[in-house]
Amino acid sequence: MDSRKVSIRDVARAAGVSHQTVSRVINGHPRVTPDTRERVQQAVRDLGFRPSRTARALASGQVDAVTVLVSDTTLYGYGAALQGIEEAAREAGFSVGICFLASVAPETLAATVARVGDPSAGALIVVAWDQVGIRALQAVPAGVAVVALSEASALDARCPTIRLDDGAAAAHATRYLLGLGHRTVHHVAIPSSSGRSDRIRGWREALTDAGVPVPEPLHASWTPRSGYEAGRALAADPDVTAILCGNDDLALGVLRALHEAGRRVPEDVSVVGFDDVPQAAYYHPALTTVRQDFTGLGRDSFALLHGLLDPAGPRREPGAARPELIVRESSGPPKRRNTGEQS
Amino acid sequence: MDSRKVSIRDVARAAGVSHQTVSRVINGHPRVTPDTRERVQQAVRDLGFRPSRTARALASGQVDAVTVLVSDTTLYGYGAALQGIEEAAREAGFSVGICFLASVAPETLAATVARVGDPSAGALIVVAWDQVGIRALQAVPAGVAVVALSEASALDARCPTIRLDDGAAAAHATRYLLGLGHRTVHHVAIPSSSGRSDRIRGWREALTDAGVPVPEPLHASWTPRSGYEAGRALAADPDVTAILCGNDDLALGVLRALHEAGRRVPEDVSVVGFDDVPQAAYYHPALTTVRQDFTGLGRDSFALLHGLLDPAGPRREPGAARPELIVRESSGPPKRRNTGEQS
DNA sequence: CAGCATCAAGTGACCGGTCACATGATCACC
DNA sequence: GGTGATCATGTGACCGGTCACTTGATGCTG
Repeated sequence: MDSRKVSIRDVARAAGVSHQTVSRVINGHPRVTPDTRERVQQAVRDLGFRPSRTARALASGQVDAVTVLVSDTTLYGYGAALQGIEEAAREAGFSVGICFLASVAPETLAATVARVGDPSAGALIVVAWDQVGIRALQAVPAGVAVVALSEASALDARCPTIRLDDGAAAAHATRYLLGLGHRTVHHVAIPSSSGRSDRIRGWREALTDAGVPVPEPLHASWTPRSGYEAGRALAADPDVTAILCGNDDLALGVLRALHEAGRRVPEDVSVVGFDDVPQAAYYHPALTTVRQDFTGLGRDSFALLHGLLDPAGPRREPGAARPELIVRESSGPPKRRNTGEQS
Repeated sequence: MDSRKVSIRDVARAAGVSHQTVSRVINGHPRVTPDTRERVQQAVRDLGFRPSRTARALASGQVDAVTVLVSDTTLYGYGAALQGIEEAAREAGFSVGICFLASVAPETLAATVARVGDPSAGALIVVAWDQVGIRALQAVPAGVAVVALSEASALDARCPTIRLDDGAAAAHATRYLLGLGHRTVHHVAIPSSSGRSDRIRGWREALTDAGVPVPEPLHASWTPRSGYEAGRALAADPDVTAILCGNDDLALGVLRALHEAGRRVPEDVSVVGFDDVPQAAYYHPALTTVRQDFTGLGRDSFALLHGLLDPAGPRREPGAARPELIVRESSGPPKRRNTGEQS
């Protein structure tokens, strides 16, 4: 009756075979007579047998589990990547663990990573798009299978890595703004894992390629609040007509700061975000932004890990979509200054 | 050298004691001579021994792990609850697994829940604030420790439950709007697990208590888009001057629909949201909303589970904060109609 | 029909811990 | 000084699977 306490040996007894034969049947081993297989399967059903993952893991030495180390999933990109990992992992029969790094005290980070990164707890995927993630990656004990999600510009990859190359996308967005007629583009940057993020690099390259002045980027965090603060500074400068923001939350804060300062978007200032959160189309004004396929990136990172763990398994080609500029209402050609048109 | 392959017996040999003594030391058992303890600890350090969670789980029959079943963490409330659970669980030395129900096909839901809800995989916390969650809860096999997070109005609780009672908060927000002078308050509702959500109930009670007409609630999903669609319907009705939304994403969509229809907020229509997402203060206009302590709810649910698993352990009082109305810019007294003031 | 390969199934050790119980030493007390 | 309680530690079984090897039975070949 009770589905627990039923072991492979109980099933064996019920089916009149050895425990090893039961093991063969539940693992789909080919060398079993159809008749025997059926008897065992019947016994499995009758007794409600469920193999113990724990015992299997102990005996075989592999766990079919992956733990994701991520700083904070309330940030859209991180949450979406986690979702992608989880989906792909579940399809492959893996269980997925999680550890939020943001709530780990810095001094206990190494110990925490060592605990969740125990080999008996399975493999690791570290989302290393920020400093905490990078530090966590460095704290991973040797001998553990690990895959990282990192910025393209991050240097020495100690482990297999899925890179998020949004430098090209930042450059594209910047050229788009310049193409609208803006003299230059300002940048409100998210923190970077490497100190020199791809988004900053792409933005800078596009500006220098176009031969326009490169303003100092404003370094913010990820929150709307820090975007708001950066936005106030930018709003005070009448030369600012185009702002590329490191993510959509920053853009939201910038939008608000501009509004409070009486600068209209997009008439006076164009704003472009990054990520395309589900809310972006409903901001006021609807946000032009660079869509990124975080879910696909998550799936790819799991596929990479899976290939590592089981080199004989099916290869999966990376399937993450390339970043894409979504033009909405918050960007447009600059109005010539000191011209009194109708709004 | 290699931190793997070092077992409790290797340590025992190195320290000149029995494997059982090593077990006692690593578990902090009191009946060990300080001298012996020190020798063992030294050997542990020298060999880089790390106990295998798998082996411990198999032998002891307990796992110190919890899996969270949740529909979709990109929704703020769910993500924050998960974060709360994870923090509390990590503090207690539990590992945290996750399963996103939104990406599970309905016909495989039962099988998926049975798999992640395997007793050998630890206990379960099910976020049952919606239909998928409720169905998952029903699919949990017997004999598994499980705690649910549910709406207060959800009936038969088959398992220990942390209830989110936002009926009172909805009533409070509704009374607040009536108090500003609105003739009634319209409601855009999120889907409910029970068909009759607490938020709807609280809203309706506040209206009937005040003796004002009760409009038909508009049933939306969770997305800004569905809020937008509901908002268009409401914007077309000049009698609508106050809208209570089931969450902040809906409110964002409503805000946009009102704006497009030329109805000003809060001058023509007041909008109140639910949840207080981090972005709410930066919406345009800044959103009046009901803050909810999802993180606290998550912590409480884990504490409940932990108490269940280990009745001898320290009791933890529920610590989630009560919902709280945060008044910002999107709500205010209604302007008398057909009066041409200056904006 | 001997000889060998192949197949279906079984046997017992083993993974790395915990558990129940056994053992010998120390100590208190009458 | 014998008796029993308490303490520190050791012994071997056990959790529920997998692994390597063995055992009969059957089939193919020359």
